[in-house]
Amino acid sequence: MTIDRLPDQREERTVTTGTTIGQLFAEVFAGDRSNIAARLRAAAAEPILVDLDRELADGDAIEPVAIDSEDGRAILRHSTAHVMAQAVQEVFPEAKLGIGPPIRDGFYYDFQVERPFTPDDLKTIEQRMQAIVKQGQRFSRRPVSDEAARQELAGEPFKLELIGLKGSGNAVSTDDGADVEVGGGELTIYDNIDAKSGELCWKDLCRGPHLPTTRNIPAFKLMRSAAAYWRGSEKNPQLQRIYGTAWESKDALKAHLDFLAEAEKRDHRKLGAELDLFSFPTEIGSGLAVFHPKGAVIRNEMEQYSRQRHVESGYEFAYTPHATKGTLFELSGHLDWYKDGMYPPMQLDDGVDYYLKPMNCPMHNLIFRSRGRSYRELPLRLFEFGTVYRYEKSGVVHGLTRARGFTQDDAHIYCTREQMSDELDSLLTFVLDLLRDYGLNDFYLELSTRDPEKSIGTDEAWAEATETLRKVALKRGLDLVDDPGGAAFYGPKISVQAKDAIGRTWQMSTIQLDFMEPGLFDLAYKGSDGADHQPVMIHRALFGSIERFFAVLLEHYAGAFPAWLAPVQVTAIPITDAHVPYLHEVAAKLRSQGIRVEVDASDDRMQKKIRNAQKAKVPFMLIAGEEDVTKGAVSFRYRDGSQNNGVPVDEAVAEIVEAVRSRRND
RNA sequence: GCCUCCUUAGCUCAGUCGGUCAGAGCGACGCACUCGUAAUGCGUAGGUCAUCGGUUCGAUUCCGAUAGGAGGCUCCA
Repeated sequence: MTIDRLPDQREERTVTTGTTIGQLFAEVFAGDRSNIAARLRAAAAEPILVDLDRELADGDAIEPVAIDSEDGRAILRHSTAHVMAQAVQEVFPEAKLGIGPPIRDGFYYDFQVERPFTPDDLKTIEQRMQAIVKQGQRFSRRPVSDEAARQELAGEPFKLELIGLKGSGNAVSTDDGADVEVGGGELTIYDNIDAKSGELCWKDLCRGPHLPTTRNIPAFKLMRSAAAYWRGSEKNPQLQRIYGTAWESKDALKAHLDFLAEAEKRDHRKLGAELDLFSFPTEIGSGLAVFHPKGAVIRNEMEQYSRQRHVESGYEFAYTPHATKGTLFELSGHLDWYKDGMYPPMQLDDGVDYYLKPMNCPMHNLIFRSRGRSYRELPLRLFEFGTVYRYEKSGVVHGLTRARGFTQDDAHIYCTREQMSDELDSLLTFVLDLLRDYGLNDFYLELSTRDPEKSIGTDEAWAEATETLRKVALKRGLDLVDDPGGAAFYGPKISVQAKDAIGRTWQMSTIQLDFMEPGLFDLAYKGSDGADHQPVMIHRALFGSIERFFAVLLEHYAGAFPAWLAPVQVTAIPITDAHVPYLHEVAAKLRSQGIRVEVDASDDRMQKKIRNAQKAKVPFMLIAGEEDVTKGAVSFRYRDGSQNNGVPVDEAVAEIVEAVRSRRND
């Protein structure tokens, strides 16, 4: 006898012993096959996801899990990973199984094979998967003892290792995906059983749950193969990983593939070359960018506006060198903690080590302590576009978002403990407002806390700093996500994550609270009591790095920057050569208002000029022919293709100037 | 750093199973055209096929190393 509750209209039902969840759902949701699993709450236990063929017990409360819900998709993807593994082992019988969890937008499965998979292999595997899906193999759950599992999986060394991990009583770490295979509780094996013959086709150690049958997989695609370390450690052997994606419908799959295509079109590395904004000359070295004039215009506008806002908000500016003696980074602790991430030293002046700076804060600390400080000066806010160099490993360098040399819009705020909360609060407001000014509107916050292995300072100091940040973050009313162990060695941080135009999130600003470095540097200010006190330090980068923020904006706007940032704001296009002088006059008026305008006097036909300006994503085209000249007017073509013809020149100038000055981000 | 793949004209890419195969489009430049909202026509120039080394009678093509790039893994103060 069993009770069943449904989400909106909680409904109690009595069923006969032995009834499965699937049977009950078939009755309740007649005709609706979209529920592929259930969330089950047995008496007083945490709810768990279970298979539909689970038999109901007295007192169970269940809730359907739809295939297009977050949990439903994860189950779908996990089951698809199984189908892939089965296909791989059918095509490559010697392949040994690693793990195969669902991930964001898809799944993967790791295999140990003689040679890496080729794109042709993926096609073969995909075809084999189609056959398995068609065959309608049933996923059947079977609890096993550790010993039985060991015997059954004697030929799968990696699975045996997972059983060992679980059997030894160690909690299996969740970040390597292994818990998908072996959960905290009993071991289970999933058998894949042929729908017609009842024959066992394949099996895998797995905690489940799974779809009822492979037929429930509506749409999937294998994406790519790559190497991955076993259990995520570079000390372990590398396995071959195949990534795939699976969706609740063909349309959903297509939407996802379209999204990936859109993201590729927006790739800042591609747009940067197409729009002539920046490049990475191999002669300079990996991860070191040069900005071309058009990119420099954008960057300069970004910086100028930031400077202006910082001045308005009480910051003072500093400049510091790019290189320093190693002793400074010994004092700051960087050489202890981050030596591997720094460029190796150069030896000067009889063997003194000099380093390129990976961070600006030690330099700012020296400015703070260059003379005695009074409590009256606090909060002291030092700001710098500080260029830093970090030795990123060759495999991780990635366009402007992961470079070896980049410029932080870095500020260090020195204040008293009493000022700390208010300062953080107004700082967060400042940060979010400024990000909005650049056109980002959708945020959430992340709180990165201490990694005991990689940090200095007392528990009390960390606790206070962390709680202070948490309170400030919560006040904001934005979502706050925990990032345990993600902090720098000297203090916890809040990071602002922003969503771009196509819904991707980017880590933008970071705000770190630091009780440690002021001590290392013996920073002090004279209090109103006449005694020395140690200031608190707030580290904060708003763009993160200018290069990276540039890349984010480039992808966010897909290269079509708002008028105030656009490298060329206006392209003037004559109908014939005869109208060029007239447009030069119009251009001069615009230029006198600070507008970046070009007159296209080339040999191309007018249509071609429009095409060129359109491809360069210029916000305003001003076209003039005989009709316009006689009326003292120009004709607009806007970036979206719309027109406004015969606009008097002064009105046109005013319209453009207003659009630029107002920094409208449309 | 590790794994797989890639590198042919400024850009995007064809091509050579080792022997007149170094090609196209765009771009640049020249000439003609003077045109009302996304490509006018014709012509010219550009590459020791990433670099270095090896195999071979002969290498852009095969092998190795190096550099740079892509996708992952690890890392990301």
